[in-house]
Amino acid sequence: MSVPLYQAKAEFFRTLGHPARIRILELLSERDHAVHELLAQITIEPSNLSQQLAVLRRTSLVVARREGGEVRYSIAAPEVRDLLISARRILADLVHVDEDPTAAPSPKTAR
Amino acid sequence: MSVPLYQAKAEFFRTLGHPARIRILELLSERDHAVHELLAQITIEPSNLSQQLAVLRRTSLVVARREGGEVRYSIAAPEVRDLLISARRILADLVHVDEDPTAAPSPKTAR
DNA sequence: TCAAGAGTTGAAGATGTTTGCAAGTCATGT
DNA sequence: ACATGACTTGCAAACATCTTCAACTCTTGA
Repeated sequence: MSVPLYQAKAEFFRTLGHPARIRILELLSERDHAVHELLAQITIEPSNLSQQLAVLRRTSLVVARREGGEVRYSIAAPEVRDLLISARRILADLVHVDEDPTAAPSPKTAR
Repeated sequence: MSVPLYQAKAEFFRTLGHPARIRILELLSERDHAVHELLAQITIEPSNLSQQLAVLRRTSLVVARREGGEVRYSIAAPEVRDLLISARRILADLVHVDEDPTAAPSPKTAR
């Protein structure tokens, strides 16, 4: 009764689909961080950060360990780093042209 | 460019975070498809498929062109293929061991 | 011109996700 | 034992996404 592969993939990508979670993963892909260190880099409430860390933990993208008074997080699978790099490449390519004044007058389909 | 990079990344991943969209991208990464061909492969209402295609179009992951009576879609950036492959690798690794202790270990996921 | 097939769009209810507050746990220092 | 700093959790309001229906556009064939 395993989930179809394409659905597992979708879930996986959805997990990456949050600015704070992306930042966390990028910081962690440089080196391990304690929560208060992440907090110093990311503008977010502590409880919110904790929720996002919980999401990443649940999906096994990161692992946490208590070290004395603090909790340190690390990337669980090194491949995640590759994926973030892949994404960077695609984005550089797909450069979101936010606004093109010469573009045809299409209705504003803001998301 | 007005959007922080990590936010653009999050948006990008969120776009991939839907089962139908993943299937569309996988089918398109094999070859171009007309909408009715996609419809034959994916179990989804025509209008829903159209909505998902619109999402992929908006984010420039696919492009559409009318060809007589049908509309054909193709992958916009070839790198998307690489990304899907990266994801496949990670998933094979991270085999989601949700919280089902009775689950079979390392099931083979068909697609 | 009309009918039919192929797609798209708008709208709205159902579903999910995000955020921040209040309250709680844990470990260390006094 | 108590206070404090470092985190986590439960929860509800705010917000976003998904799905479907009905209505609409385009193109081809009769």
